[in-house]
Amino acid sequence: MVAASHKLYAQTARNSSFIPISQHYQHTNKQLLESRLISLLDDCKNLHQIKRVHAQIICYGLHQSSFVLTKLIRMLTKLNAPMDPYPRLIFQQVKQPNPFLWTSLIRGYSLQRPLFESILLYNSMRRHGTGPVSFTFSALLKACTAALDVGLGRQIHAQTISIGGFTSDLYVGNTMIDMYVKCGFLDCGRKVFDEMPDRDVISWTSLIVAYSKRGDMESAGGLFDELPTKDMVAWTAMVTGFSQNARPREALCFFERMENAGIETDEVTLVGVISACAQLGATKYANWVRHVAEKSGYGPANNVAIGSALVDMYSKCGDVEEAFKVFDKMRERNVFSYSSMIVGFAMHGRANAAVQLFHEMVKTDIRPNGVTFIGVLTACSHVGMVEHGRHLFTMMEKSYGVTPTLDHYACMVDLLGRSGCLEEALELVRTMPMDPHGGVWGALLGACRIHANPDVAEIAASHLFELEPNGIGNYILLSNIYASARRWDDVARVRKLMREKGLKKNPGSSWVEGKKGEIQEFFAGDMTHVKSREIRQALEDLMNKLQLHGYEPNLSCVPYDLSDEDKKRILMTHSEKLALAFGLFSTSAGCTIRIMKNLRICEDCHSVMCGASQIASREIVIRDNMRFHHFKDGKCSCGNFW
DNA sequence: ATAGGGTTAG
Repeated sequence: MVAASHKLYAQTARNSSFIPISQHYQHTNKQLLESRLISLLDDCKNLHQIKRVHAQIICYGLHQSSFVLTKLIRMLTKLNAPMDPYPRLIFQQVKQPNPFLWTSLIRGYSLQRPLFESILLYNSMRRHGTGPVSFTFSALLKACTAALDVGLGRQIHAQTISIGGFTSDLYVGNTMIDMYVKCGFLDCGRKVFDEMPDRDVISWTSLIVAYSKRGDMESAGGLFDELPTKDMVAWTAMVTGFSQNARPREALCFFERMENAGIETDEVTLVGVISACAQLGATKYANWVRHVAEKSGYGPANNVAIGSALVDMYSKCGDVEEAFKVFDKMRERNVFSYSSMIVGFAMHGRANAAVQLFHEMVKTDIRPNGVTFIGVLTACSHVGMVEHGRHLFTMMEKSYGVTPTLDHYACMVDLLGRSGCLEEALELVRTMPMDPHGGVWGALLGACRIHANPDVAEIAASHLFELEPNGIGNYILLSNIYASARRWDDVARVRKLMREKGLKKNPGSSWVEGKKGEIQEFFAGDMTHVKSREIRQALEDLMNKLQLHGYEPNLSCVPYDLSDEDKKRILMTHSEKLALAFGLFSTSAGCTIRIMKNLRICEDCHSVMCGASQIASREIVIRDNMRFHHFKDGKCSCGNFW
């Protein structure tokens, strides 16, 4: 071992432009030399530079200095360099390593081969009679966190108690909280927190984040209120907490409070705010937050995370062109940027653009991940590129090392099912290597609606009713599939099942942004809007014109056994039609009408939108619960495939 | 040495 490491040193010295020490330095006192070498190590940016300094350490005769070598190993850890063989050999050279040197190696291993080596080293350290320092426990706890091994974490916890003196250490306490919450034992983390004699803002923030990750914003908020000195990170944790829990309004509200409290904000805060605006899907907020970010000096050109968040925001606000402009401006791009753009294109029916961008991406050195494949597979699905999708699906693991998850199987079932290969889709569900989840069966059920196949639908639905007993959408889908086959008895049976379970259909609603960015909401069948007279008038005008062009109401979109007249009346007051009528008379000619709705758009509304875009020469963009439809000159971007 | 970030389908 010793011989090997000498060889290594010789090599290091040979490879570096090593300068012999002057006589002068040999008399310099050791401590001064040590601190000089440490600051040299601090400036190292890569392995090569570290090895050069290492050669100097040896020449100065400091290869026994735990102090300097600890720094060296920490720098290597920072660079994510393997602990074997280089740092390990350095360590083995030292006859009497101090606890810090032991610990630096334990810490290094904690990131790479988490538990095994770290614990082994800790045991030999104890056998050598070297007492641990608080950093030792932090390192061990980090190793447990990385391995998500709460069992060992508890044992380390017990050690800190039995050895004594460490339970009151702030760093150990904070790392312990982190270990418990990352392993999913929030209550244990809370207990550590409650028993800590001293806490700092980091202890509080760890818990706040833990509660918000669990979706419990009330507890997170309670802690935040009690936190005596709130810093930027703590505030940001609340903003992103609300944002990640799909509560965008509260996120924005917190951001405003944060600014009013005079707290600085940085790019991390802004990313959370941008994501909240994306969820609101309103251009008013999009433009506002873009302005706020740029005022603080952050934009697509200088920050990847901000850029990627903006790409996502613009595509969710219905402006995929702007999303691409942002993407284009980004100087640095990563897997998030590409995935957001690919998903954005797919969402807007720009399947070819999505697939093309994917192929551009794999030419760079950025590796696609699971999300990227979701994006590109849905894109294939939307244009019926079955063969290409199949090819990508087989390549994702083989060529890109991304193991397909349940969601990827759902995409494949969707791809096969949509294109009419229902039997093959069912076969895939039956032969897939893991148990299908609701998404997989749901994709199959959706395909059965498109291809009016009640038999396969029954199979999918029976699984869905077990997996998602309260998923109202599944019951409605099945009943619609029965309705389109005119199996009214079965429709009644499903409706009864829904009633028994106490499930209520969400009322359909659509909303548009008015001239000043104000939101106008419409509910299906509700004619009590202040402008309902104008709406009715605009709707009738439109229908008359459409009928001259051969439009007939598509009565099969009403899944009830009613008279044709009743069906027509119901169809006419679908919320998106009301919103369209409002948009037509309340905005000036040539202005794009943007509508959002909470449910999937029905076929009748879809064809009305197509017709209206032509007759009124308007671009219409509708975001339903899944994706965007761009209507222009009588055609929709989805190619009637949704 | 410990705390906060962007993308996911029916």
